[in-house]
Amino acid sequence: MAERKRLSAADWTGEAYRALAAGGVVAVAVEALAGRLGATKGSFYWHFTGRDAVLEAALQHWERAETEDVIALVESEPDVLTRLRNLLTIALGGHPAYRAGGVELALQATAGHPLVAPVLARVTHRRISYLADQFVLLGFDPTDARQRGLIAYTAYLGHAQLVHATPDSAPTGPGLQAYVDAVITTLSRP
Amino acid sequence: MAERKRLSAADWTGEAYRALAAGGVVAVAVEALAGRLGATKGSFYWHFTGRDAVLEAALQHWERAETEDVIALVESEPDVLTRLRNLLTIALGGHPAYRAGGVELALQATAGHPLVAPVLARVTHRRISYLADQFVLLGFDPTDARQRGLIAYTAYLGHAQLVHATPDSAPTGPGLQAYVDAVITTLSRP
DNA sequence: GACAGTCCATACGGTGGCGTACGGAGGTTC
DNA sequence: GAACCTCCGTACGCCACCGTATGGACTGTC
Repeated sequence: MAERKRLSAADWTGEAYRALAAGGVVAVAVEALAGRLGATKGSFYWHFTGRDAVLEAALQHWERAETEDVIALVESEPDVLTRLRNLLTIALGGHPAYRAGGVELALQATAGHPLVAPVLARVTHRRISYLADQFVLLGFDPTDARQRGLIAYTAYLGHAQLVHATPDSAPTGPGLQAYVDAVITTLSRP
Repeated sequence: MAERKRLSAADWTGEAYRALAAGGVVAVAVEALAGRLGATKGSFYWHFTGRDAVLEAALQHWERAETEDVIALVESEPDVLTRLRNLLTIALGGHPAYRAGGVELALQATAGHPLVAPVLARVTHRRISYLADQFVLLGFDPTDARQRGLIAYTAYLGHAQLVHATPDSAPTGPGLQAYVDAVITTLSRP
């Protein structure tokens, strides 16, 4: 962390991404990032034009890593129901790759920010659409499928919020799996 | 708003509360509040010892107004199922008194803040406990009741987040009532 | 080993928010 | 109406953060 090595733009973006998840937009501060990376602003302003640039890069990284990459990951599973179960299990924290929904929660306080709003809107629409597609594949008509996709997504958002704000209130381990099962069986029932 | 009248501590607390819901903890800035109230910092520092004081007051106001007051409101309804329906309808935005969950969402980015964390924990535990109590009254055993209370609460949180971040994605009007019905009938079914 | 290009530290000016000091306006009491 | 208390505006110092300017260290090339 304080290796005194040369830094790349990706290093700064990665640190900004962590700051974004931890403290939201306001935590993406140039000098704070420099301190964590063991560097100074001189390095930062060589790689980026300004604070907004690294903020935008971090937001784009989030959009790709926690939406498209996850969808691509679960798409390898052919069975729709199993795919949904895998998706929810990953999203709700079963996969230790990254904390469930840390970024979108940190973004809530600044949802109207000119750089945040469009990304948030794209991510939300994409996720709900993908969920609705799965329910269409399960045989529900488009309107019903969208309604069920919506409920599934709010269940994800709510659980993520609970985990983030008060971890001791949220179900873990077997309780979490039961939660996932309850959501899936409920939503796949006609 | 620019009436040039004398201000009370409650005026500052109310403005801080609105700022809290709109932009989170960072939005509770003394000079910003003063600007909205048509006053200056000189007034503020007569009523409060500092920024933390008004922030704490706003958090306490939220804790009371959006938890205990709402519980007291729905407690007048004797039938448990109707009471749950009323509660969810109010909580999900049917009641125009205040935006659904605006504050807790704005608090997410600073959930670890020393003044925020304890309030957030108390509110979460109180709400989940109350929901679980209702399911106990419906005849479920305590463990099952808590699980259902948890799901109901995550549905609330998720919906609130959706409304706040991307309003065009969330159900409104009849779609909202259908959403409430779906959640309640699902959770009250053995 | 000189040279050019890449990357970064230091130093500085500008801005915005916090908190304090102090004086004055407006109402109250006798 | 004079003293007094309540409330608030103005002015100031302080700190955190942004962005710029500039010189230098490091690396590869011939």
